Amino acid sequence: MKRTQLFTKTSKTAPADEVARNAQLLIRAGFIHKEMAGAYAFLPLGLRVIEKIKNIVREEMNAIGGQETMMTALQPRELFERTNRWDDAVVDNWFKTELKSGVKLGLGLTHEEPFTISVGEYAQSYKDFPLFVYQIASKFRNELRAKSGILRCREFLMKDMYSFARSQTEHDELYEQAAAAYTRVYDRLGIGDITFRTKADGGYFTENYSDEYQTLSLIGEDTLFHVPGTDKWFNQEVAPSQAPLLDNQDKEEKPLENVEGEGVIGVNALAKMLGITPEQTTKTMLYVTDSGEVVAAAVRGGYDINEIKLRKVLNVKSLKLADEETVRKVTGAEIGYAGLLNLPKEVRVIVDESCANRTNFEMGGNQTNLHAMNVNWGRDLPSPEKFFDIKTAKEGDLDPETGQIYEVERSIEAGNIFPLESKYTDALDVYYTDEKGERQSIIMGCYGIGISRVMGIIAEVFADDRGLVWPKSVAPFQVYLINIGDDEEVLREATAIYKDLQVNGAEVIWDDRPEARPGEKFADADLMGIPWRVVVSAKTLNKNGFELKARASDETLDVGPRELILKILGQEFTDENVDKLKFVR
RNA sequence: CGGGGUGUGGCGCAGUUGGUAGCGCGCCGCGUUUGGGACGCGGAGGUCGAAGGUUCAAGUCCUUUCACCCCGACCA
Repeated sequence: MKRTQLFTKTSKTAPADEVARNAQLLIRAGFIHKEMAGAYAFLPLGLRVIEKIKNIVREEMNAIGGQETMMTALQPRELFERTNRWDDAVVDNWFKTELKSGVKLGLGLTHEEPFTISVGEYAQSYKDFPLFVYQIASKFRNELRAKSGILRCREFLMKDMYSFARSQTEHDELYEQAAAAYTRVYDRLGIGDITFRTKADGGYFTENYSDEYQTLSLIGEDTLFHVPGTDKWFNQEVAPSQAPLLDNQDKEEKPLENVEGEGVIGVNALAKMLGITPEQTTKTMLYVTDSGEVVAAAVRGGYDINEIKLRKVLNVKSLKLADEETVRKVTGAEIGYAGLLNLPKEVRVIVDESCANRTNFEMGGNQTNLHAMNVNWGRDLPSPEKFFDIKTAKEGDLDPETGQIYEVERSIEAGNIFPLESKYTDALDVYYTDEKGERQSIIMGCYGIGISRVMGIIAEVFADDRGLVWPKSVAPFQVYLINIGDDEEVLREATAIYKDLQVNGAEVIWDDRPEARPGEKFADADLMGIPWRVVVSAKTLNKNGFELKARASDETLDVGPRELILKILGQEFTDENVDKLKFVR
């Protein structure tokens, strides 16, 4: 493509309302256009990147047998009511619309239901399974807040694949095949060495864990806990944690005492008032489970209670903080003074392991404005039979399995895979018939990669102070060709190499603008992040013909056309390879 | 949804106690330039986010509203 045919231009300034580096650079370079918060258009250069990413993902999904489809964006209410995902109280980021007749519709935000229906319409025998189906299409999610440029949008491009298996064992195999395909995708996208498979919460999809693919980046929204020297990575919300032991514990037990602290709420304020460290305080929260059971959960000061972990310990599906009335009834105090002392018998007590191995600790007094000091297990209240891990891991914590201190990293989610069991297939009455003629549940998995988000991640993590830096596999063009000067010989050589590169399969954009000065062309080549830059000028024609420079390096090479093309194709400069080259000249 | 901030040519910004809307980049024309975002001369382009109000007079003051950004909460 010639630069003069490209309608977009570059800009020295980014719009003031964009803060994220990915969006600033992509807009300055003319790759995307912001239509509104969380919705970006892809312009010619940006679309080329999107297509490259899509093709890599498509190839890897096809390689494991994935069948590509395209579902509809418009989704019927009735379908999602069958899986209890229509109600805004359950799924709160629907975009909903309606037909002229008043019939309610949703814009697809995930496609378990339509895929399950489509598969179930045809695949009914055990002989039809297992299978993978997927699509690459726009998703619509009414996020409360779009942010970080194209990393969190309300309309975005996603590849979503779904697996359908005849058993949990078969599902597990498919799941690992898909996981391996994901690893290959990230490798090919050039972010393989900074992208890790992590354990994450299953969220709304499943009570189980899910796996995420997280790319390390300081601008990331997620926090990862990594066991050094291993491939064990956890998202913060599910990282098992062991609190570091406290080294300042009294040897002797002191007498229990009650201290008045009117209006003192919050661990730090409390510790300050009592003259103790925050680690000597205890945070007790009351929850009500889906079966109505009241649970008191306690962690040592400085930690937060992790509802995901607590839910798993209690083996319940949902959990909510007890309301004021329940708190008053159970503890006899206003919110903020709950403790474990003298609780009614029917309250189940779950204590985090961070509360063990302490002497003379503080705890809410279960009386408004009262705090109990110098509490000791065994003496003032029975020591729990078992301590659990119900806290959100924080920096400094240990991996309970290895005892190693976690490395903590910021990251961006680049993909997510979930085991779905038979939640959706059962709900939609989609089953298969086994060899014996009996009806069986179908085990599903789902596998997502945000195509447009991955583009943002790549833009974000590789960019330098001169602009974007695309890996070759996703760059909109491989070569940015620059002619300096427009005398006959320079133009003739530029035209020749432009065609020669193209016939040999290299994508090239030729900055043929007659009025642009050299500095402007260099700056654009850098800003656009094209992997190779080729210069033709009177100067280069006096040497070997062309100057070649990689975007990611400062070195330049003076090369002839054969060597130039081979370098760009990633081939050795051998007679055999030279013979295969085609030349238009 | 809570807190904070910003809306003025395509982009970045200035605009004083209310008194004829400006600058840089970009764009158009002519000329000189050509290895890291050139220079000169001449041009085009704005109902100042929107609506209402105060005033002889509003980009500026008041009210309402919309949009965007940041922090937090949320995030299938």
